[in-house]
Amino acid sequence: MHAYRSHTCGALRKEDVGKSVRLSGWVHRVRDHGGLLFIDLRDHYGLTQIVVDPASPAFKRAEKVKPEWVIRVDGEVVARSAETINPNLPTGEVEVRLKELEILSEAKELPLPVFGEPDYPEETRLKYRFLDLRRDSLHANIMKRQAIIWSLRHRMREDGFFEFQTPILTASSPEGARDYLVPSRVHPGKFYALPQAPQQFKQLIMIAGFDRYFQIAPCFRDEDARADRSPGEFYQLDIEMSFVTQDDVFDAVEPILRGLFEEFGGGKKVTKKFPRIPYAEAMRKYGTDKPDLRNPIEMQDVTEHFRGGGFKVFASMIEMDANTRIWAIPAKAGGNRAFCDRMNSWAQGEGQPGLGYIFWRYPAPVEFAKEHFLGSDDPKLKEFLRQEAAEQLRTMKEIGPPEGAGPVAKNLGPERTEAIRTQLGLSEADAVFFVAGLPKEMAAIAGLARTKIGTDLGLVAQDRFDFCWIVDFPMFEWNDEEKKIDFSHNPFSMPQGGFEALETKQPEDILAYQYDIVCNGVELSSGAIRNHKPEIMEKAFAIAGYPRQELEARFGGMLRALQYGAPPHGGIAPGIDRIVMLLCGEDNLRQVVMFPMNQQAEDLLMGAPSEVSPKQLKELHIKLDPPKK
RNA sequence: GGGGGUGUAGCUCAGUUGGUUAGAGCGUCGGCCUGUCACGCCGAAGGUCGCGGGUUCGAGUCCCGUCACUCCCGCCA
Repeated sequence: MHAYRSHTCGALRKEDVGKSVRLSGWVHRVRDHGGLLFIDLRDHYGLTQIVVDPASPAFKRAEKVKPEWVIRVDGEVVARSAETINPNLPTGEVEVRLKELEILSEAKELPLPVFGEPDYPEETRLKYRFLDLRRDSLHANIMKRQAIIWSLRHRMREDGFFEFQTPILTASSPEGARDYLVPSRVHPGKFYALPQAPQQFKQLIMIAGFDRYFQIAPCFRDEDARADRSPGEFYQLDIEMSFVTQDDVFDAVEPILRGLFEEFGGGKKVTKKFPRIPYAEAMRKYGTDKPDLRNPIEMQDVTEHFRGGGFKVFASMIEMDANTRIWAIPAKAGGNRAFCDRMNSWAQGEGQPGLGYIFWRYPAPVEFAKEHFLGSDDPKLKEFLRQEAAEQLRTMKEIGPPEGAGPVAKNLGPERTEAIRTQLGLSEADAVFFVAGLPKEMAAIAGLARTKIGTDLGLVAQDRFDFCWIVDFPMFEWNDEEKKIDFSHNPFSMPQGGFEALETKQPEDILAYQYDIVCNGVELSSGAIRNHKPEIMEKAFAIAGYPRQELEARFGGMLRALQYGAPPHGGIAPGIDRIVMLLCGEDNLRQVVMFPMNQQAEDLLMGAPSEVSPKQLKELHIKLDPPKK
């Protein structure tokens, strides 16, 4: 017999009854009945119940074992009696009657339990990550992660992509994040940078003629963390293709992501054909360039209804600046004062003066009946009032539309209020909220309000993965801090209209073949058709205020490559960690990364970052000058 | 770099208006228990109330500072 096991802890079934088996694993849980002892033995594959009879020669040793000790057991597989079968375990129809037990490894008292899913402090969990990873949920997440990555590799290969490795020690790339630097021993005073993404390398791979590339690529950025953004390092499914248009990239990526989400999404519906939403439209309708399309709310422009109207705050804003817009956020079933007031104070908490609203209801008698119907405990009275309310409701519907209520409606007057209601298609018990100002400045709060309204009213569907492409990002934007035109995204993107557009259009009107893919409000990825013509690139950089010398200095290698026959090419790079997070239903990256760092970019298990020896520093020609505390 | 929240037993948390010896559940340890699978019952140990200072006859509680964790903004595809 094998030294440690004949079966795994997840293997035994009714068919194995009568076999002599050997299992090894961790003591998951012990239930000591004095005269009878149960040990749940766990390994990667599952859980098997070991029963120990006092008659067993190993009983004395079995009594000593504690959670997370590693043991080897020999015993006989026996069927459980009908009333002791555990239907929650795949091995629940059998158990192993202990004959011999060897303690392979003892465990100290645990700093956090492996059994169950208790709420433990992040710091403890990270310091003892190896214990945390034994826990069911985390173990399952990590296994799902590897299955997802395996599936992605398989799908990419099937679709004719080749996986190539790109350097980790390289030069700074133009993504715009802070670089992680690695000092060079051989070149005193010089540094490598860890890649923020293999952006230039994958373009060079295309120029080198390899046609279709992918890589599960590590990316390094020295920026502060968020719940959905690891500090330091993360992985992308990096993709690049030659001789393609934007549509070709979409056609290649869409089925891969759709298939992946169908495979791992637990039966949730996945968008069949990803809609393409221009950036400007997304901002207008959703107030963000990463809209959660599970939320059905779409904003509308209602500026005209307020122009010269009785609601003076908005009317004068429109008069003072022609670019002012009033956006309406319809809220189905949000038509009561309590909800509207809550939204208003929420907005104030977000630093807004408030959130204007109108809600619609039928006149007083119906409201009176409804309130009492809802509040009454007496079933007879309830029934009477229900009928009464229904009757009045019928009458009112014949009489006309519901009345708008709230301060905005009062000042705006019934006609304009009704026009807004009609435009938005709202009815009794609905509400609308207003955000006013310059689109650029108000988009953020409008987007937040849309999300909050959708969530609070339970309008956001939970059983779907809703994908979309956001397309037509602007090539340039006004950088207010530096008072200059700057690239709004990747400077290597191809401007729509090419060289001619750069010459003739206002920089802020130029769009790029630059796109994002968004799922359930999570930005999974950006991509672009690249600028493969040096003269267009030079022109684009000139517009952003970078002279030729600087372009030469920063991206010389890239520029040189473009001058020797570069194919039109483009690609995308979906974030692996975020994909896994969505598919695991987690809202924190630490639940889907094997060994994550904490928010301060520290690895509490390995103790990174750490000080280094004077010898190491000397070799690297580095003198430290840390800030005084 | 900035803002919010949290900090009491190993863990989750309670702790009244500032007032006697700071509590509960889980976990740990000991005892009892032959069908449990979140076993049950009895008992015990376990506390610098994050840290420092202040107000007060008296501070877990009030004030100031500081640190840690966490979420967010800046930043970052």
